[in-house]
Amino acid sequence: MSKSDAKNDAPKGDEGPGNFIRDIVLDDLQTGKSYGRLVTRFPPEPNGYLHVGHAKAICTAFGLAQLSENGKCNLRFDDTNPEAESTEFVEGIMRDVKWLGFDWGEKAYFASEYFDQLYAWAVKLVEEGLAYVDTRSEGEIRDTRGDFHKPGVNSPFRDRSVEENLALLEQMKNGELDEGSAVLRAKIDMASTDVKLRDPLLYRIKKVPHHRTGDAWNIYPMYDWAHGQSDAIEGVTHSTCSLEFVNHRPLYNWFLKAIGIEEPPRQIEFGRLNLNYTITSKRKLKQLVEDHHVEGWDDPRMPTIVGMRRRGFTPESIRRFMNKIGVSKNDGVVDVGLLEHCLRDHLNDTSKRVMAVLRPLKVTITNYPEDQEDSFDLRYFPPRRDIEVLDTSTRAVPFSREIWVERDDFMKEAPKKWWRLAPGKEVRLRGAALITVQDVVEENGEVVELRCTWDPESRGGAAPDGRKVRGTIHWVSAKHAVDAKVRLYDRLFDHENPAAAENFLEHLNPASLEVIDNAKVEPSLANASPEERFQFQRTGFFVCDGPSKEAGELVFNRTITLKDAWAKLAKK
RNA sequence: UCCGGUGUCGUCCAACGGCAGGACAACGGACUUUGAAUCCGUGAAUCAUGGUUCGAAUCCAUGCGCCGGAACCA
Repeated sequence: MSKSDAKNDAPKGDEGPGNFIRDIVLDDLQTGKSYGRLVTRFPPEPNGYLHVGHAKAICTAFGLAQLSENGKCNLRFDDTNPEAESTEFVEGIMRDVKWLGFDWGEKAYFASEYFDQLYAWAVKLVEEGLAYVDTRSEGEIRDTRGDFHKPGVNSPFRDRSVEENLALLEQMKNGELDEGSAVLRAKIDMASTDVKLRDPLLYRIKKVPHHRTGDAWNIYPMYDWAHGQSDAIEGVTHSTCSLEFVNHRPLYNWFLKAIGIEEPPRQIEFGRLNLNYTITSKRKLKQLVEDHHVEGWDDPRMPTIVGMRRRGFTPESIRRFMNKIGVSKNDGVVDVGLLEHCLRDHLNDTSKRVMAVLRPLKVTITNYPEDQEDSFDLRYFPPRRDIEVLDTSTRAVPFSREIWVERDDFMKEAPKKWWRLAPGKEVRLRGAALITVQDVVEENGEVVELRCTWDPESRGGAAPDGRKVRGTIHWVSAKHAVDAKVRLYDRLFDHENPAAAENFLEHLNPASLEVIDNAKVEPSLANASPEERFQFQRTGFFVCDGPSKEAGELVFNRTITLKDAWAKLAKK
């Protein structure tokens, strides 16, 4: 885990897609507009789990910091609302950011560490007549804010004396006032066309313990009052956030100016990540978990970082994806197919090839002696023309008279262009032998066994006379097979834009999970380690489920299928 | 209806007054002991209307569409 993890995963080949913030930063660096340093930050609120949308924010902020030799990106928890926040989430977020491959240096920052400074600045604003305590109810304040067409009305307390304001603020802080009875507001302009500038709130009373400051505070700063100042305290130069904060920028700048920050950070907004077939609303994700539509935050179907991790995603593939989609101010929807492409691409480069039969069908090789066994040393990685240094490691795969093959690889009546098992057809058992189907054994109309003969001259799978055998299938020796449970995952939603529906739950994909209890996998897989990734040849990429393995159970989660040209052909 | 943001292949991102290009997806072919990967190829877009200009995706004007904004949330 280090900075270098995330350094060399820019898209292969060309310069990659656009990133307007990178252009701004590069320009600022050259023209000296960033005060001779480069500091960014990722500022999550510790009130939930990180998801793929946050991954874009993380890659963006940490990626920008890498633009300069001395650049750095802080991890700062925006913990200004103790009600929903907890150290559990702090730890989870740290684990996720680290897993994604980013390093935030010696320490993580917390907005709560700046509460004293923030308070001192608030006192200063009051003293300068730029803030006042409003002692009306939440409803009254809201009702006098006006709307998009009507200006707001000044609070009757707007012109309290400095002394009175100071005294009231002190009382708020000391817990002498009830929740909801008073707030501190900036004195800006109740008639502004920008509603955000109509005397925004700085502090509200909340007599709630904070997960880091305990009972020290009875008032907590609002987002706008805390964020820019936290950036300033940390010397942040470029403060990136999503488009919904564009409206906050004037306020962000107003506060920094009001308290006299000399090297103010610059807020830059970009379009957040939207993915089709995916939900990234914290509220909805929470609902999925709480209503048990999934098995938890780390359910492999969840777009959370922990979920993706358990699904078998690699951090590299996620970073490459973020590098490919670019950064702009368009509020677009990226095709989840691109994410899947990046996943397959990286897994293809890094996963060991092994054999596993998901839906076993027995094959007996009638002319193979009962007491005989063979063992083939098969490579973990296929030869590739496009890779110079190839891993040539192998493992032994046992072979015997009875083997398991994939039920889907046999058809009683073969359609055109079917190259797999069918009565009378010859296929190759990958790395082992050529076999021909002689008899099909059925029980109650169900095929239960294939009786085949093999060509003893074809050991290893090569055709002795050079005859063309088009079909190659995977297999596992029955005698040596290891039982495993396999979970086949698919997209959680079967609708492009589940969030648009009246009720997004209607679009849950009923086939998002299929559990196979009796898969037959090759013996080498018994030693798979937690989170180890494989390609089950011809079926897809799988990951050894960590929690199950640690509990002594062998379970593989399907990360993603292989592309399937036959399925496409068959549809026509 | 007010303020702000944004409109380029199906999707994402380029082109910054000078031949609209890349990636994913799609389609066709080659190769193949994974119907994978790899390789080659094809189709596919400037929101609309007017203006400026030798020349406009780019500049100007008007219109239209989409997104965000009136939390004691972030």
